[in-house]
Amino acid sequence: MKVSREQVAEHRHRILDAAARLYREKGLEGASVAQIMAAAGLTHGGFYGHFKSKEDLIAQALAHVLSQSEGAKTPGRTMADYATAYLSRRHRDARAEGCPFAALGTEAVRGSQDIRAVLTRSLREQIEDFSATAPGETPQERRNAAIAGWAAMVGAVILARIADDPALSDEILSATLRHVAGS
Amino acid sequence: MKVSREQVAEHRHRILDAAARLYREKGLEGASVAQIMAAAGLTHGGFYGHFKSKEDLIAQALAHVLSQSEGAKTPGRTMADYATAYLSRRHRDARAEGCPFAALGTEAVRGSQDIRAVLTRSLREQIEDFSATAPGETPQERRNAAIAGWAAMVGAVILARIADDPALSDEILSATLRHVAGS
DNA sequence: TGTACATCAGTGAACGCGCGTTCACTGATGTAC
DNA sequence: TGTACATCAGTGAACGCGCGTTCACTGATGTAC
Repeated sequence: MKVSREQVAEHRHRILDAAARLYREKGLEGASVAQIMAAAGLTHGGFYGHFKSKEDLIAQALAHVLSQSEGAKTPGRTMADYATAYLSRRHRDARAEGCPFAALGTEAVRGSQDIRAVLTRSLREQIEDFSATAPGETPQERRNAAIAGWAAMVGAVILARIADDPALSDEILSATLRHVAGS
Repeated sequence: MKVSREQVAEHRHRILDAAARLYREKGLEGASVAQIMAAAGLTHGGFYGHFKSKEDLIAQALAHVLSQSEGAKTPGRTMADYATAYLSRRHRDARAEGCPFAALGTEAVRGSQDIRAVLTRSLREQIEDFSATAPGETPQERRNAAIAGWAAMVGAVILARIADDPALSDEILSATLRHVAGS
């Protein structure tokens, strides 16, 4: 059953949304092609009309979600503002909608070259963006603060999600926020 | 073919070593029970004489490697000393022998309660250990600095491993080291 | 504008494969005497 | 100390299952006239 061009585009978009969500929720190996297609309201056979392989979908789904959050950038927003939202309980608890680095970072290391290239581009943009408002006397100092701040944010959310004690988990977020936003 | 008690203990030790290495190298889902048993010089059928399940092995392998590095603690070593070794190219490039948080952090979030409990205990010890030598005027400030510093170290190694540009990867390590060890 | 038909997006069965786990068997260990 | 045998750690075939991927088929779309 052929489908209109707009339908094709919408299906593709739905697959990318479902993939981005399920990968962050269940991991790159925990979410199957069939599960993702079902979540998009389709059957798994049609998958290869849209994507070359599962690895291809992963790279495109990551690019999809990263370009979305890039488009949602608020001008004038400082690194400290960003950290306040990033190091919140809400973000920690919303793995499926949150930062792909914090959700999939250690799995992405073993991913395809395409996957790492997509993430590296986003990493560069994030660092450059933070460098404008990070603390420091010189551009070099601000860039270093941007890098260390971003590393601390990603690390803190990962550690806060691992911690099985809610008090410790909250403390990891708040202590890191004080250091990143207050220094 | 029964085997002596010392052999049993040695086999168990070899399985834990192989598991700790292969999980860090290939991920919790990327390393199979059969691969681990083969790496330990055994056949896969004997696995369930040693462990209850794959999840059980993961928890014990993590406890194994974390207790080893805990035993190797050098008295008088500051958080800054630790950061110098942790944020080195050598550690970044030796995933299979390095920090389990940096190698498996985002996968461990979805792991069993046992896995998270093992990691939470190590997390607590690391924070308490760093709190003695982290910068800060009060114990509270030092503890916050220990938490933010540890988060930055873990995050930086993960990001440095994702980056497909060696210059950017090195910069992530050195910028984070300057902030953690120099502040 | 209306009709005829080639195109092709989506369907669902099927594939080979490796996974975690089970189990009947083997034969060296280590205990009982 | 030496022998007889119960124990049990390790072997390797087998299990059911879900995975990524392929493919013949279907039928609505959209083009040619």
